[in-house]
Amino acid sequence: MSGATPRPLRADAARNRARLLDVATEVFTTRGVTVPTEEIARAAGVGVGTLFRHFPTKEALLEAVVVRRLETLTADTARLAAGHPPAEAFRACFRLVVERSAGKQEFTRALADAGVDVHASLRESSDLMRARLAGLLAAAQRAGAVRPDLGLPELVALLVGVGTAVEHLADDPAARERIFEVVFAGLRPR
Amino acid sequence: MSGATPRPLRADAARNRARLLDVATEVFTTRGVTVPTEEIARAAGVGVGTLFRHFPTKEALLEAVVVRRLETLTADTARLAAGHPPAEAFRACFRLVVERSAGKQEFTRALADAGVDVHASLRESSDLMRARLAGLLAAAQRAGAVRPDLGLPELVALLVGVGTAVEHLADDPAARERIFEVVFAGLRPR
DNA sequence: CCGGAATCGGACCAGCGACTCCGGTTACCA
DNA sequence: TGGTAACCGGAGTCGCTGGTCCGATTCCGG
Repeated sequence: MSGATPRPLRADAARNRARLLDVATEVFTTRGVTVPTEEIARAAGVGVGTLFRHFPTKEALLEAVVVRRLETLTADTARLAAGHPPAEAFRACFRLVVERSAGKQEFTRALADAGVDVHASLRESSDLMRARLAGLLAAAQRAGAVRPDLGLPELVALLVGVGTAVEHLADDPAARERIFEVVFAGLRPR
Repeated sequence: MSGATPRPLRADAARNRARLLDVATEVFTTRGVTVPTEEIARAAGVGVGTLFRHFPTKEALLEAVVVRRLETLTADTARLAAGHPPAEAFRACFRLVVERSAGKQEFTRALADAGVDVHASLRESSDLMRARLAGLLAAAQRAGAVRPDLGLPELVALLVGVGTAVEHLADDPAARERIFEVVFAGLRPR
């Protein structure tokens, strides 16, 4: 591992890179990963050449977007969990993850389809997030708030599943709330 | 609405059409909807010309596959529901739908992306299925097996969500079972 | 203020996948 | 059994998208 970037990146280059990441995040999440690369470049106010210099391939761009979102989510989860009793922390983080993961499945799926080894390029961020979730789950179980036979894989699957369920009820907050109620009720020890 | 096909379709044509539908169902569900059309034709043992004569566009093929799967599912649901008490019928059908809907979201999403008005081409089959589900839900609620404040949209969203959740646990039947337990427990009236 | 190197940007290239076309073949009907 | 209309098949067309290249431009140290 060579350390940080050997060269601190020129001012305009850094600006463009950041802008590209922002725009890509926005466009990919709202319109899907199939949107042409050129459109992202245009939306960011740069040429495709610039885009491809910063991210040598479209998958690299996707990957960068996913990693950043994951890191933000991990940090926010930690912040949210701190200073709450285990049961509350668990539920609050569950909600946060679900809300943030809108459209994320499509990302990882696209990455996997492209032959990128997701477990290699995202392992670091992903493992950190999973560790956080494992901690939250264990604490909630110790506190008697969640049935003890539930493992981390099931929790992750539930998060993903509830995410897509909620996506289908985007315009009905009351219905979304009922989904959460059902799942939280089902998660309590019997 | 003109009635049935004005001409009964030649023997080989009918055979090819059926074979195409079967192969397309298989390939699309196992390898995704992005698989080239030509490959489906080859797998079915026909040329692309034949494929495109039967289904004038790739979306038409997708649509036909989805409609057929939906119709089968609806029929099987009805059969399964008959002769069971409401609570059991509800759960059994829930499981059935979840199991069968593996990879179906991708279909409808692809259709929607292609600009096809899903609510126009699939309305008939879709409405029938929704009606069945509504009946099952209402019966289960009357029997006191499901919390009464749950609507059909929430049920559909849950079905889709549990479907994707279960997909992530494809190789761990015990974990899948736990997901079902959680959701069923959460669905009971408090 | 200036030189030079890094960056920008869009015209260009290549591969792929959906769809068409038409000569050869095959199934139905009298 | 023969005629004909429908069907088969795959080579070719067209548009689109990811990715490259190089002249023009812009930033930064001295």
